[in-house]
Amino acid sequence: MPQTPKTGSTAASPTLADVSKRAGVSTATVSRCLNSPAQVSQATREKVMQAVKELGYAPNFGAQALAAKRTNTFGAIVPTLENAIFANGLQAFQESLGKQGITLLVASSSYSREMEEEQIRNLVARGADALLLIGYDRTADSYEFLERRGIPYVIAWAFDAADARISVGFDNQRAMRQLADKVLDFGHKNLAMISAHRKGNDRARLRFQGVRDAMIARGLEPDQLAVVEAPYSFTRGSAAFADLMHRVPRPTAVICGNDVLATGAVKMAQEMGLRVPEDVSITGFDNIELAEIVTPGLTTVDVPHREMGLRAAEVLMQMRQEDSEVQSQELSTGLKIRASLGPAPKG
Amino acid sequence: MPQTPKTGSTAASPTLADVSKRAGVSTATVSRCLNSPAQVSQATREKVMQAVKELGYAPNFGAQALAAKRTNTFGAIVPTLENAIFANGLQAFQESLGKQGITLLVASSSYSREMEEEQIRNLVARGADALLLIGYDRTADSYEFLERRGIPYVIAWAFDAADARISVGFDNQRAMRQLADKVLDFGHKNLAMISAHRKGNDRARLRFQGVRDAMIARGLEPDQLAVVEAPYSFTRGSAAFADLMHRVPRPTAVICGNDVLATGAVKMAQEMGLRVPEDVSITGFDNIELAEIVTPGLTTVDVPHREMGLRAAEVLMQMRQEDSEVQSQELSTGLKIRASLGPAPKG
DNA sequence: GGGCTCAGTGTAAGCGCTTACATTGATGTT
DNA sequence: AACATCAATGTAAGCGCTTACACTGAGCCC
Repeated sequence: MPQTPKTGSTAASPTLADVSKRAGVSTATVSRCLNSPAQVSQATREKVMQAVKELGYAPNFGAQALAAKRTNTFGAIVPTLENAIFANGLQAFQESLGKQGITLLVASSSYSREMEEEQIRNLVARGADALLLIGYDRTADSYEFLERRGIPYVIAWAFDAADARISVGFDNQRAMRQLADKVLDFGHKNLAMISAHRKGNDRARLRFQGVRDAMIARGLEPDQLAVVEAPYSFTRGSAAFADLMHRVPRPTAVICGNDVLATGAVKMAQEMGLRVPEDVSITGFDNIELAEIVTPGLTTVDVPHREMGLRAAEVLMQMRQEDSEVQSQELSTGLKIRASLGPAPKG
Repeated sequence: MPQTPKTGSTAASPTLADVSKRAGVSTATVSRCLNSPAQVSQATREKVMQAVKELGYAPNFGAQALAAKRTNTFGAIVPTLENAIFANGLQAFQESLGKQGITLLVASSSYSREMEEEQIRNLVARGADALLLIGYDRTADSYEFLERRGIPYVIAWAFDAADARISVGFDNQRAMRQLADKVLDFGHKNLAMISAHRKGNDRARLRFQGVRDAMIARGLEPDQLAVVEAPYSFTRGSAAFADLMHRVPRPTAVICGNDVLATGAVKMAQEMGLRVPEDVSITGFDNIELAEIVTPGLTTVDVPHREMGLRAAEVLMQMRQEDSEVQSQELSTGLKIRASLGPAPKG
């Protein structure tokens, strides 16, 4: 494509060669100046830096990656960026990487396995040295691709001791089981659940299972759990809640797959003239800021988002370093009891 | 770095050459297969695609960008990703680009001009063909860098008819002026404002000025406006509100720079035992989902986030196409009146 | 049948960078 | 004074891809 003649330093982007010419040194020296300044004499370094400044030089990332075969870039693919579920964890992840001079590229899969696979390829093509992924469920091709490429990855927001893949997360089933136990402690018998789509989402499946576990332990028939699946959005949470409230018998407690759904449910309850928790209890999952903002405050599962992000960063950096024996890490969750959960109404 | 001997297709990443070898054609043909399939015969195409599949080949983005001198990647740098202020606009922006086969890279500047400058360089180095930026305030170096590189960029979330730079946004000052007028209509005399830091943030400065404009028009002394600056966060909004409520005379209406601050303020009001709006009115800016979720609902400025994102994408693609005369676009804002604004208390 | 066109393919020159290896000239050692 | 040493720099070979240009041969026209 030589139709645009080399116009030297007046051209769009100055290159290493432009800098080296201006500074009167070789391109190698300029490169060393930028990457390992210690190898270059004080005097030369100053000349070069001067030229860099004058030209407004910035290295071409693609070329750099191509030549050096590493990018100091990690990638993260989360199901959604629209709500705060992953925001805090990602933030911590990024901060931690930033300290090590690593840039984070974030992509979203919209809860689609195909799109996630595409994004994985995309980030890897862009040079991601390592990846953060959410949950275990993804296409076999995705895993195969990563293995073949030898790209280190860590699975977050989920933990399965039986799985060999490295993860930093928590046991979704047990966490939800604890919450459901608490709900049952309040005397509720008619439970309902608003879940994310369980197909292709292991966290959603496990949380659902956690509720069933709790019911079974109390001698309740788990198939009586009324379930509506809804994408994780405020409005869909509202719609699902309305649906559930028309069931007979009407549930007295609605367990939601996350705080966003639960918030939608709370709002709909208000619109329907139902008091929370006097008429119906509602719980969430994640304990994001929203859970505190909504009125009444949401009883929810407290997930250590920041710690998860931090640990994931550590693990990934270790994995990249050497073939040191990296271990999966299980984090524990807690319960955050707020006003949205109350005793089952009499009758 | 030839210490790792070429191991052929067993190696980490198959290259174009590996594919071409396997398919028995030249690398040029493979490249054409992938980028302009029409130029290649049916039979060859099938052979090549087969090889691509078998090898799990994925092109190296850096090399591609280097050779083709374009990336089909746009960049966006927003002040924050932690709350939903920019999420919807960005989402629309991304969707629109996606339809044209353009990938979006998003970075956050944490409301710091220096960091924004760094991110601009970062995204450009990564090959961004065009950039979306928020507001006008940035370092001279940032603008100079972009001009020198000839990178098209559009400024969103702000609009200044007097500025030659292309923007797609709204008049922050006028929008806030309208809201403040409405507040004054309710009989409030003692106004307070929780603003973002105005230094380095033109939107914040203009919104502040908008409130003053409204006061001046009613013959109020604008310097009596009590102002607290706070980063855009829920908790900082709460703290700022508490501060303001201890001023004498106590403000009867608190105008917040955005919905996140306003939500924090509402929560603090509840904690302090103040009724909203009976004891104190609170307003927001942006009309994000949060404004509807909080109780009472937030009276706020309705910003056409999605349209802004869509239009910005259009404009940027036009700018990239040719030197067609692209025009800045001013969008209009509205007012969303909800329960958080009420008449000034008597006395 | 000679000459033309043109679709399909190959050849090879970079794109901007890093880095192994070669070269240079001080400096120190004996 | 001869030589080893070493810090500082230069030379040049790629990294994986795109694409201008060259080439080939099948199909067509007169």
